[in-house]
Amino acid sequence: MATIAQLAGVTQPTVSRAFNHPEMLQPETLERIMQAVNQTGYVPNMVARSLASSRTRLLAAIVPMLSNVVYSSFLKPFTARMREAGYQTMLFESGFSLQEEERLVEMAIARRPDGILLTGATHSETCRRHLRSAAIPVAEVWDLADDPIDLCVGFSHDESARHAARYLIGKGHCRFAVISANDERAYRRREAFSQTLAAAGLELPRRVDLPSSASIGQGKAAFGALLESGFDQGAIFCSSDIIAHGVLIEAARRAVDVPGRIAVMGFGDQDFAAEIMPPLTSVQIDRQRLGEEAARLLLARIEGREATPARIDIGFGIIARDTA
Amino acid sequence: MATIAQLAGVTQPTVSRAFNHPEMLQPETLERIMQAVNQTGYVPNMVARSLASSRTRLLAAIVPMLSNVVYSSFLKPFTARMREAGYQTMLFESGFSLQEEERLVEMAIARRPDGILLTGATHSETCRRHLRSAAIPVAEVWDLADDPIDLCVGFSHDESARHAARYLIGKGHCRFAVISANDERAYRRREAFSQTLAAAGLELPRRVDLPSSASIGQGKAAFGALLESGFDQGAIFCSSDIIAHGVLIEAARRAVDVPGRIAVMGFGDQDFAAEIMPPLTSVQIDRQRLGEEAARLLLARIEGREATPARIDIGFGIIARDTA
DNA sequence: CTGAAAGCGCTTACAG
DNA sequence: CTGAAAGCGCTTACAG
Repeated sequence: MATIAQLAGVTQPTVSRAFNHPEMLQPETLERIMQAVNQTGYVPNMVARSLASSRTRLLAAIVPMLSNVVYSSFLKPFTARMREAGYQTMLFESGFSLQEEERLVEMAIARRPDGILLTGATHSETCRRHLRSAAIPVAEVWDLADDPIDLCVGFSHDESARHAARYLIGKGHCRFAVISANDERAYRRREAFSQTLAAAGLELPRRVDLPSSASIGQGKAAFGALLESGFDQGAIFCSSDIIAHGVLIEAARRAVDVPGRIAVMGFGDQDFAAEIMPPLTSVQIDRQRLGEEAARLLLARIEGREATPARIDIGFGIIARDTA
Repeated sequence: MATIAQLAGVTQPTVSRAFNHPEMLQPETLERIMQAVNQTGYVPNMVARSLASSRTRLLAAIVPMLSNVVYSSFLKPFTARMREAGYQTMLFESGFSLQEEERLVEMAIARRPDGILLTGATHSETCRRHLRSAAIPVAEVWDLADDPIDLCVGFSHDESARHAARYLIGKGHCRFAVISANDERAYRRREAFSQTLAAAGLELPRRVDLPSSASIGQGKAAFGALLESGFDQGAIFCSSDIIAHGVLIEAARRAVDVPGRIAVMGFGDQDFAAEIMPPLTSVQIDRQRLGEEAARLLLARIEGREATPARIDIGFGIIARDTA
């Protein structure tokens, strides 16, 4: 910036103004400065700018898994909105671990982001404390916190599972199974699903817990295990579309009639759910809207405007297709 | 840091040393400082640290699409390695646009990352100029640059397509089609594929160009269009496994025998390729290794060690399964 | 409209 | 082993 100043025959603060408050400068001064900038290919140093202004125009977003479309699809509209507003988003992956999340939050805070997006409403106590003492705007998404740290945009996992249970009961099923990936929210859905069955006087569902995050292979294996344990008729509620996809592939291989003998329901309504054969019935979340609302609220908070409502329930839907 | 210094009864530079060179301090001084840090929950300011040391411990990685597993799966080992070494990676998505990449590189440079990872070997002239004048270590991955900016870890797209063509010719096919997503590297593979057919005295392949990035729906539609245009027998080389998956679903729906009448080959060998029915034959790239090598080279360059070889060909393999 | 001055929160030689 | 001083590259009141 000092070099540019010399080239343009002004002082360094004037160059700074050319970038941040061009309207303050005389047109010809601005012109000379811009010429020097183009000539040298100078790019302002955001590190220095951040330190001086105590605004980094940086955001941190932490999701369980970057490669899972369920998360990346709300991140996409979120980062897009934020970028339009001049903010860059740092992406982090917690691998469904609260401990890892805690470490990432600490690393993120060290960079002094202007805002933080967190997936889920469950965080370690240390994490919450760090966040509070850093006094950075926070948006929790993909769940509905009872006691939000700050902003919150999500849906009720319990409620979605209850709806799924009622939907499947309504289809006349009386035997059920739940296949869950290793994810706290999936477990909560399983519990709510079970309670709804119990309330209807039905048998509790068979449970298959997957050791890690979901894959087609795990879905196949889980379905195989269910069949072999005698579950040869009923409805299976899967904690993700990927798992459901595996179930469907294995069912086809074993010539099990879907939905005649076995009904299958996914979760997330990913793109492929509508495309595979048979098309998968699934719980749909408006991830686009989730990302947009989170961006809107966080931006309002960051820029000192009113962020209302501070807690948004975006709901869910059950997309009935051929498998249940 | 000044607060911590007061609490511990030392000067601020001593607190700085406690973080960066603890071995320089007297154990009891260190102890007092650490107590103050824990008491207050103080997290050092990386912005100030970066400015003062002119090292940000920040990396920028630009990929075409974050939600595409093909890219996120080399990003994962890359970011993991880098994190172990104390570097955080900022992730950006260029949407297969060189213009967008150019803008992202400029934004990235403003943050003064210690290194940059770029997907592909094709970049705008402005982008290359920016990178050169910023003098930041750069790793280009997922392709083999003839004229690398700096470091390079990838494979030959041309060579992979030639192998695919020879493989399919070897299976006795004499009619071919290529379905390509809107991606420069996919087009290059298509050209190399065509040339190999021509060299073997075979008819050029039918071409189906998809308007955007790949989806199952697009694969289905492309296969429908091929059939209707009279392509009812032969081998189809798809530019991604996703597209191939769509082709397989549509083929099953139309009761087209695979691989008897139509052989299908994917690209990328994603997880689901082995799991779907029939299992998909595909071109496999060792993305894990790609990410690791990129991290290794970039780290060496950043830390002033020798980064050799500066250009690594990780090759590819053809995974023969049931569809071709 | 532009300049001179102070300051953002650290690191890093340089003394002692 | 620790302190005093300068500096990293900007922004932002404050003057003029």
